[in-house]
Amino acid sequence: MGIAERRAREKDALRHKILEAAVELFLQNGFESVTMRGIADRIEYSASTIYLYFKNKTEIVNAICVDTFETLIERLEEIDGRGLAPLDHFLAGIRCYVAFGMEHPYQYQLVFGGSAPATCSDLEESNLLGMQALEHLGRGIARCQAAGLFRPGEPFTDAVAVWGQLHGLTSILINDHGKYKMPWPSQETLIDCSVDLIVRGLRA
Amino acid sequence: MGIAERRAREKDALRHKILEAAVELFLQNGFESVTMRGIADRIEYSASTIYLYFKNKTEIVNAICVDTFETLIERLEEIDGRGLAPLDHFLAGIRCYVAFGMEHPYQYQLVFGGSAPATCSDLEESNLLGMQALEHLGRGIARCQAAGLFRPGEPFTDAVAVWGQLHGLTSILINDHGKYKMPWPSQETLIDCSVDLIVRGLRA
Amino acid sequence: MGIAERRAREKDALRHKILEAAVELFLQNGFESVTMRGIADRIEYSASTIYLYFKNKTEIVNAICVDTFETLIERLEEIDGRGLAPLDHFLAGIRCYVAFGMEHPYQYQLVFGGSAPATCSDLEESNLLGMQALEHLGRGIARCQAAGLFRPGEPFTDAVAVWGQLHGLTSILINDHGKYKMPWPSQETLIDCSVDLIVRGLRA
Amino acid sequence: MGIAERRAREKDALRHKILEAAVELFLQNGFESVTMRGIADRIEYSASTIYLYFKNKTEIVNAICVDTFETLIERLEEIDGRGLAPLDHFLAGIRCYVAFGMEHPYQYQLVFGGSAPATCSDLEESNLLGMQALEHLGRGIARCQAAGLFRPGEPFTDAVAVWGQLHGLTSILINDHGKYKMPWPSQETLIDCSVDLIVRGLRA
DNA sequence: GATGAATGAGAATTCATTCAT
DNA sequence: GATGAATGAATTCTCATTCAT
Repeated sequence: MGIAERRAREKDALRHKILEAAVELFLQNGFESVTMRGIADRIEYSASTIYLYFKNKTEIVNAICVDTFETLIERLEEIDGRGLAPLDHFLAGIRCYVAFGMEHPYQYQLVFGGSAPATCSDLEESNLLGMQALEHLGRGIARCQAAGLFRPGEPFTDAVAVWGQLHGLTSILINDHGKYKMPWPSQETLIDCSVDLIVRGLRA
Repeated sequence: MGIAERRAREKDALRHKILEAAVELFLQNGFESVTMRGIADRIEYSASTIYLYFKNKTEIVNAICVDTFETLIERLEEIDGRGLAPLDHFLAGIRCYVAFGMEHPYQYQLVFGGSAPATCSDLEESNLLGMQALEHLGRGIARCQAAGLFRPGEPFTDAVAVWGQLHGLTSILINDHGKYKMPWPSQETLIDCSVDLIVRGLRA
Repeated sequence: MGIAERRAREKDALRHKILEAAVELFLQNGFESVTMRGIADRIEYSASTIYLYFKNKTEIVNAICVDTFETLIERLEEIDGRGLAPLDHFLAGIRCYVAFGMEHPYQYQLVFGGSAPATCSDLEESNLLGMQALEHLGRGIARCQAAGLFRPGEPFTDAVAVWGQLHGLTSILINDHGKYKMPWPSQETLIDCSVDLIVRGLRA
Repeated sequence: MGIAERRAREKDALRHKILEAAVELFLQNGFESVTMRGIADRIEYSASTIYLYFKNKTEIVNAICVDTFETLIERLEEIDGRGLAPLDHFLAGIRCYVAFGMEHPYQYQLVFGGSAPATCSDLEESNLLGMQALEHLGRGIARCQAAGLFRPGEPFTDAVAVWGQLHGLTSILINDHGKYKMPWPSQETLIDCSVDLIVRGLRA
């Protein structure tokens, strides 16, 4: 039993190493550089070994996204459980979303940035998870509307619009356009300013 | 001279045909399907011919982006020339930006969406053009602030934040997440709602 | 002893299961689909287990053929034991041969059809068994000659010629060229006609 | 013009070299050893070059068979043109068929021997050509029947039966079972004996 | 006795790019 | 100026086989 357990743990560990390696490759050189051999080299296993853990390159990409988005959903649910007041709850949610995007830029772009090539687009499952996050946003807005804090309106439309704003912000933060030698605002300044604009926009 | 001129014109024409073909391939099947052979087939020239006009695949990608963003700058300058009132001028600018993104989704994503592979990322030049658009936005905001229409603040930071919002909106519109069986707002509804949120957010 | 015997029986049983699984794979999808993994899956053992019973893929292929051809020899000997008149004995033999080919088309082709790849061609042993069948044929012809039923001649040469005729017939039956939209004769018609031609050809 | 012609000739020459190399590989080591790289090595070109001449491995296999069977048809038609008497015509045809099989054993087995794996079986076209040869045989038999030389009967059924006999003979000759240390008849003896048996079988 | 994990060799195929003509 | 021919490097994926447990 101990043996079986250890084996299962080891197997899981390698699975994770593969996914991590894939993510790192993406971050370093973009999607194209995520090759089976590249991953294999990085984890110092043979390329064939990867096929014992994932049927496909597609399956790897998919697993990365699903794994990650499940984390996002969990975090948002954790926020739900804190019993916050409507506005605080809304704010916590959007900050969580942005933070998540910054922590997982590869997965984020893969699912929402449209950078996944057609051949690897079994992304429906992870996209659905992303949609759950969006619904979470909608519920938060509805609560604030009910509390008279936000202007009335169709909450889902607002949610999509706000999601767009967050998405844009996240993209900017990820791509760090500061590298283009502009007097770029710091990440914190930018986040604070954006969140402020979003809330002011929605306010009653 | 007449001959030389005609030659130069012809040369330029083919250059443009190459770029157009590449863009069409982008639009049809995503970045991966843009191959030298594919472009060549489309314009009914040989693949080698393309190398007489562009040193690299990278150079083609670059040229596409630069060409397109020059168009954006031109349009924004055309708006400048209309002599609009500050708020109208600002609104015209952001709507122009979003429309541009929707018209040129691939160039847009290539430059701003982070979907350009490492091998094709001499994108600095086009990125700088994108920054010009951003500065244009900053000037528009500053004018509205000066007119007392927008809340005071560092206009460039606001510009970046708004740019993010526009960027997110554009990405959503481009990727058309409506396909995921949600009661998705129409493009018009979403644009109107987003523009409204942006202006309310900035308002004095 | 009882235990050892049971073990031996079990070991033999698995050996047979492996061979059967391999044959079934042959029959389903042709030679290429016979992979160690495929066999393993079919018998619900691990691939490594097969190596406890056979050194090689080659050995499996070989064993299949030897096993099968031993069956052919047995059947021919059974016919010998029936005490038939010379001509009936000859006829029973050739019909048995054709029936055998149709029952075991892949083993047949593997050994006689030249479809065995170089890597799996330790087929000498099974080929020798095939030769035994041929000798059987020669003896049958000799008997008919001795009885004045067949024209005189070197019986072994005749045997090879007849064997060729049977082989061709069998190949046609196996490959079922009827699929090529011709008004193809039925299997029975074809067999009867061929046997008739063979006997008429040999007749005194 | 001279240049274009020479180029065309050179192109054709390489195409033929590719096909020849493929045939030689088959003959040496069986179908499995016919790999793109194997062919490439043999002709001392790069593997990619082959793809300039053939889209697929399948296309190569197909081309080999079609090319060869066209030759068979041509030869049979040449025999038709000789104005031979019915029996001589029939005999010339079957000897031509056997000779052809011996000259092109690879193609022969590929099309009629069932040794082509499922993945390379766009062989319909060449099979149809094979069927033309069969029809030729049928017409020859019908002529001999009409001349009262052969026993009456459905000529196409006889043709298939005879084709089977020829096919078996050819296979034996190709595979040269003499290697199995038997007192094997010489090729000539075997052919003569078989042709004799065939004719005696059909005779009125 | 049985097996899961791992691998190396090798398969087909694609593509950007070069160069002689 | 244009191109056909050629290629090397890379990619995904499969499979027989080994070995520690």
